[in-house]
Amino acid sequence: MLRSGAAAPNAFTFPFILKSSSALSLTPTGTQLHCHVIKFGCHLEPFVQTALITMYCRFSSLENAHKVFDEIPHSTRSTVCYNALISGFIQKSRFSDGMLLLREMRAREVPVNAVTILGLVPGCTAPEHLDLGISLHCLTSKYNLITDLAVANCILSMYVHCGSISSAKKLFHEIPHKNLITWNAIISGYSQHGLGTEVLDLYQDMQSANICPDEVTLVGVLSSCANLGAQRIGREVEEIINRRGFGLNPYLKNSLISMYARCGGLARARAIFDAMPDKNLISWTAIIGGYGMHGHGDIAVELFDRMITARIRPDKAVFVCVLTACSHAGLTQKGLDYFHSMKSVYDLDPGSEHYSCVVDLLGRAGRLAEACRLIDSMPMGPDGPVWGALLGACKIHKNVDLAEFAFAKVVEIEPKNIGYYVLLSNIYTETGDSEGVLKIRVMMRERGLKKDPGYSYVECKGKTHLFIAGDRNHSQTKEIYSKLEDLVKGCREKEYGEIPSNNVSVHSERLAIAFALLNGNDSERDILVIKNLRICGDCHVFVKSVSKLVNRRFVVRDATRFHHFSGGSCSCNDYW
DNA sequence: TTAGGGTTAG
Repeated sequence: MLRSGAAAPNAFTFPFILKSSSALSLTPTGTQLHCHVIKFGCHLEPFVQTALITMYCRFSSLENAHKVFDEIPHSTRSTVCYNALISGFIQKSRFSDGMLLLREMRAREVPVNAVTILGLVPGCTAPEHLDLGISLHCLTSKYNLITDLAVANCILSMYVHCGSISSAKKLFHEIPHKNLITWNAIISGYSQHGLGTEVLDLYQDMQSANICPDEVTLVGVLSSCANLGAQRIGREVEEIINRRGFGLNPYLKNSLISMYARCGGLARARAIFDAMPDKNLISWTAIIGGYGMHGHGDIAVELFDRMITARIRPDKAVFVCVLTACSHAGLTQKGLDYFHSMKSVYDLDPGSEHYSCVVDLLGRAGRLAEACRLIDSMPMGPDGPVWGALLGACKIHKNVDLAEFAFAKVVEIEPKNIGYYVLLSNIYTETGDSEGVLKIRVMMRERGLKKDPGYSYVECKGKTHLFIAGDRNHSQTKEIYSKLEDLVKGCREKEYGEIPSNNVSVHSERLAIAFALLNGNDSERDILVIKNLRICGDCHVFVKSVSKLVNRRFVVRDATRFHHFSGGSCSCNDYW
């Protein structure tokens, strides 16, 4: 870089050389350069000092960066050199050091600018940083920096990372001229927090505002389609991906696999997965999770073993998928072996989510005593889902005493989770204990717990049609109810078992199914109905019979399970 | 001619 005989570098050339050196990660050259800087007498030049700080920060040599900074007299420490060191600290996760520098800046009345904020705000990445994030937001308002779109976008993302979606939403609506990054930040944020319907609305709004979606936008949209079971919109997104030439983007390919897998389009998910030359851990997790949640535990396990053979190192998340798959496929010993291999082979400490999978695994196999011993051995102590898994196992094996014990534990941790009250109440119903059922009902009333209104929805021509029990608001109400009558009549004529009639308050899943049969729906093969509460026993019988009558497959996804109905039989899988 | 905003699975 610096040859003898060449023209001597000066204060203008050094920043450029230092920047190139840090971009190329040439640490020894960087230190040598610092010596040259001193030799050529440029070390007192502000541009050079700042470039040196940046270079050392990029080399993770924060102490050297700080040393250069300390050598700058207080009177000449500019906003820019503060910003360089602050960004270095934040990028190396030293948030409190960055905040100390901000405090010093303000105490010494060094002006704070947009870049100062852009350096600091990304340090607020978790809920515990929210207060500091809010104080930085206040600071931007004070200095009128929020009008800088980069600053506003950065603070918007901070709210998303800290889980404060309401603040993110408020800020988003306050930004007058939003750009692609603004839209992506809110779409990704909503999608990560499970606000699928809002994401699809925003996706429309964005296009109405003439902002063209890019790969990042589509990743968020696909993830929401996966959550909503909106396969038709997902397919439209796939067409856009191909048209725009985004087909090679690995994020998008993984999102497509996950979307198809979770919407029941396993064949398409598998085709994309198989054609992917560069499968990563995320791709494997998406496909394994898809097979597991749709009742193909055996394929999920086979794929997991293939993943290991392909030398992909598993993480905690893929273990959740494979353990769940084992428990559904009844592969108890295989699941236990995987669980033990987490620590012994991969040095991964099982989290409470893995313990709840294994409690479920043992519980389904009827090994309730072992499940209890495992709970006792948990280093982090059992949480709600662990006791919930035990409670679920007690339901399968009709163990009322243990169920009451698990219930007492779980409501201590999650007193407002209605699902557990319903579960115990169902155990009492199944064991003919009407007093028990009454006891739960009283308990719920005393605690002010009300069952959510159960609703179901089905996707048709890209639109989601939502039904509540006894719904008469739909424009096709007359046809839907008439279709339902025909279905019940048809099932009775064929004597498909005890078909409960449609009474005044017709269950929402029945309405959704009748609607889908009238209008068609957007799934590839199956009719997918999503219900926010558990599908009830009566509807189970109904859907089973209708699937035989009309020779169609139905998938009903409720709060915890996928129910696959086909030709008068049903299989169920808890998905998480 | 020194400082800088958004990304996938569970």
